[in-house]
Amino acid sequence: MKLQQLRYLRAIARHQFNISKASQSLCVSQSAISKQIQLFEHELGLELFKRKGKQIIGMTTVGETILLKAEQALENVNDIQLLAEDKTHRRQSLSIATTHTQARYVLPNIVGRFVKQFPDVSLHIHQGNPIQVAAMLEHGDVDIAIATEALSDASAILAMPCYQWSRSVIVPNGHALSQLNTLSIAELIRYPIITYVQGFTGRYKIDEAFQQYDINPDIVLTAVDADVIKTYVRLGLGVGIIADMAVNPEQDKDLDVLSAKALFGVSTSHIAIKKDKYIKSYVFQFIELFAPHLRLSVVEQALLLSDSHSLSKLFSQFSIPFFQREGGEESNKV
Amino acid sequence: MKLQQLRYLRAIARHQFNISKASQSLCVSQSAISKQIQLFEHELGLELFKRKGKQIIGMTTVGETILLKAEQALENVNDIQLLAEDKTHRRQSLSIATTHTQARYVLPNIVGRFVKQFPDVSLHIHQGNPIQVAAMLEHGDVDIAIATEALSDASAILAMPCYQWSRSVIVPNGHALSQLNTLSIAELIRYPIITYVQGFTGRYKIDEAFQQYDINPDIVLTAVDADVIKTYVRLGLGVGIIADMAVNPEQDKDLDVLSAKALFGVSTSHIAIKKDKYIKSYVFQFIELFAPHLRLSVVEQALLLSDSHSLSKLFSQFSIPFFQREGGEESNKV
DNA sequence: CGAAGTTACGGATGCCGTAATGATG
DNA sequence: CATCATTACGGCATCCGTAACTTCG
Repeated sequence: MKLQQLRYLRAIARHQFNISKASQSLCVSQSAISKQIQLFEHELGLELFKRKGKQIIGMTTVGETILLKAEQALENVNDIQLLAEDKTHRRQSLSIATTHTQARYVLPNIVGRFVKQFPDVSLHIHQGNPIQVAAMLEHGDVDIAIATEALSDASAILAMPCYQWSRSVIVPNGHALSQLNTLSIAELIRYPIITYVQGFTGRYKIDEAFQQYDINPDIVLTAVDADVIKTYVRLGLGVGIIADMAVNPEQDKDLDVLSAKALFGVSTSHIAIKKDKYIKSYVFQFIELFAPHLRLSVVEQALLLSDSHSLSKLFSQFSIPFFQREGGEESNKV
Repeated sequence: MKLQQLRYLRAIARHQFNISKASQSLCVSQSAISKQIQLFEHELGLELFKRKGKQIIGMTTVGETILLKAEQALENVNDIQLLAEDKTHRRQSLSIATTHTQARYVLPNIVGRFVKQFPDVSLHIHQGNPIQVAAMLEHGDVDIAIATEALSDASAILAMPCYQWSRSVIVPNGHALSQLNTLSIAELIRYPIITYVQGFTGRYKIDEAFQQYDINPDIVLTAVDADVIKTYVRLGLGVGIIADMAVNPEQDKDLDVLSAKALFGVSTSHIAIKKDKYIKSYVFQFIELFAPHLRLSVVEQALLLSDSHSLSKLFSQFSIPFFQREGGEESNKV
């Protein structure tokens, strides 16, 4: 049995049982994988894959079990490499999986400070929807995941609250809504609404608020991207509901910004790591930079706790800070 | 990185950092190991072993961490092989680590029934002192460990109670002690005592009983082996205290056997498996054969529990049976 | 000087890639 | 006929063993 064979097995499973795709992802020929899998199956004396002629259509039950063990073994092996790279300071890299909102409005400031502090660490930001972000973390493809939506209920993932935020309603300057003393749901729904796509940036909180009053708002347009929302608000297509973080006082002078905290409540964004993966030293540094209350000692404590109950107890000791923009110029750098 | 390199690393650590010993245990040349370790260290870019000139005298701290990960990886790999062998019914083997008392007096009957039921499974009984038995199980060298003493407090080990037993005092026929109505500690210590070596076969229970009365018995001889004890009792050197299981009514007709249950209480023997190791199907069968109350479903339940509290709660549902000899002829077969 | 580890070299094995061949829809 | 898996073959890397060398107690 070779580690390569385990890697090939995993790659095939991760590419819809398509050897060609798997071979491309590993930069080897199809034949190499095909042959090694055959050798592996022969050595074990059993079939790992269900075949229909020459086509692979799935895994056998033993195959599934063996895949699980193989993934664990590869994870341990990967940990050894990460550990060595961390200790020797070679090939230092930090991979972050996150959603658009974080990448565009929250991370720039943090990332700017991080690269100044760790100039030798190469940074990789993988953007995706919340489900993809969670998957990237679970697969061990990234060191850190940052998102507002549930990152994962898997016990192998540790998600920690890093900041709270609320929403703002944005309208063109001088819009009727700007004249009101207090914004209400009743007033809001008199206009077409532009906001996030479902599943993104706490959209469900907005839906909940409307449902509570049994109101069916006229949502004319949705986007994953606050910039897109702003653009259509500027065109007068409707009023926008976006996350606080996405409001840029300097660039958005042509828009009136009304806090909608009272209407939609607050959301909490989380930063998550994979518990059983080796955690590089500067991952802890990044976390502390991002959320100062998540000091090394706190994260280490959290890593030892397994049940969600004692975890939330741990974090309830801290007041999770609200998001706040730090210096307009800084935030657009990098 | 190669699996071999991890195996070599582990072997060196398990042989007091002696490459020559490690190479012998793996049936390869010293140079093979020496070179692979060097290549591995070079690939990682750090030293795994502390050296003094050419002598290896220990591991570095990173080395320790990497060894841990390597052992986990190898365990997963080993599981894959075990699983395949189990499913394909090739190279079926069951390794049991146990102490002398179990191997000599308890196991023969069980083993006899097991080999009848699984004629294709080759059986290996590794005998050792309780500490060695626990180590063999923790290293994954054996599938099952059976002993009375604490097998391990490690959470990776699941120890289950299988039967209870008490002690008997043995004396030559017609000895003064046989004439008594009830045996007491006070009567007992009037004679020299022959019993087990410390750390074996519940010896500590005997010591406890004497200490309770603040008595210093005259223990003239200790052995790991009840047969040895019997021999010296026959020679008239003293009275013997041995485990119930070791009494053979047929062969021991020249000895009078007096129950000492009231004096020394009862002990419970345990059967243990390594939780995260792959458990072959016939391991479950063996366990049930050995302790009928430990049915497959019970063991599976126990495997899911992590804390000792809920475990003891689970087992408190069953009345752990007392040991009883089953057919004198049977027990000496095999 | 003996025990233990490292270095040197030759042989065998094994892994991969290219290219041809065989299935499948 | 296009896609995908398997088979065939040659080149290159690598892993091992024997044996000589080095270092420490």
